[in-house]
Amino acid sequence: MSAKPSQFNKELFFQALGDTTRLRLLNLVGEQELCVCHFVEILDQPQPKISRHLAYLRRAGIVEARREGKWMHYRIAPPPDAGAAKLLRKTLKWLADDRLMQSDRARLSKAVCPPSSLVTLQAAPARKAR
Amino acid sequence: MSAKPSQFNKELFFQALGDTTRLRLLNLVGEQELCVCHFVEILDQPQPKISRHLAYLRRAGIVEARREGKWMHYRIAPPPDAGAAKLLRKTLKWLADDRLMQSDRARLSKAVCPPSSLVTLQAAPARKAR
DNA sequence: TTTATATATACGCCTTGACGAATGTGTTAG
DNA sequence: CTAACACATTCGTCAAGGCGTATATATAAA
Repeated sequence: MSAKPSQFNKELFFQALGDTTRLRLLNLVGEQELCVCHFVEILDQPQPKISRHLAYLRRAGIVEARREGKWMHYRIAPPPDAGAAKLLRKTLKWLADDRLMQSDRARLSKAVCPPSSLVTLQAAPARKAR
Repeated sequence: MSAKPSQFNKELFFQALGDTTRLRLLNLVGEQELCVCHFVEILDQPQPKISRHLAYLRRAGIVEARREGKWMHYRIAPPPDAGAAKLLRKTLKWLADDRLMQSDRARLSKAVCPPSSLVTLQAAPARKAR
């Protein structure tokens, strides 16, 4: 009734997945909301590069962002198209096979970054409400 | 034991899917082996363009080709990586939602092209054996 | 061997996008 | 207000890739 199947831009969707840096970002953000400083720390790459790729994913409608004070929190944006949503989930699972993605995740669990600690974030939705 | 999960190039895989023309080609070839003349007729686009995109898919390991006389037959090449294979199948199913892909398929069923008739191809594996 | 057919590749042009470096913007602290 | 911090954007450069056009290659037919 309301799936809007046809007008979803598949080309853009796959292009967004066609870059290793972006796949690494998605692998990390697949589990929880994260802020840019985490990506920078874990991928160990320059902040402008990270921000640019996050912006790309955002334009493609794959992630969305939320500001909290000085920090930008990114999370997966479930695509409006059911097939795309399914494929994205499958892709995230697929990434788990990859060594690089595994080590990124491992480093995420040990990450220490300014804002709310990840442990807290996982326990509660981090309702700081400014 | 023998899955070789990690060294599959996911970047290249998704890049290959990140183009509408290539998605249309995959949509058509997803069901049966087809020769270039079919793609040209159904997509109604210049032959060099079709050949270039088929070459791209070939380099990416997503299709493979077989020569039969003057004609080149293309078919899906099941990726060695299990996750990729699964994702490719899901993608092909996803394409079925799309209006354009549906009309391409419809035209395929009526296609008339020099080599073995499609009806024959669908009924039997087309064992012409040169 | 010549000719026609089916397909592939090369060329030049243009757009997209990836990168590092520098700079801009928004927010909080002092 | 000013400074510091977190992040976004811009700029110049470069490579990848898409396109149409022209041409090369392979096979079959004459």
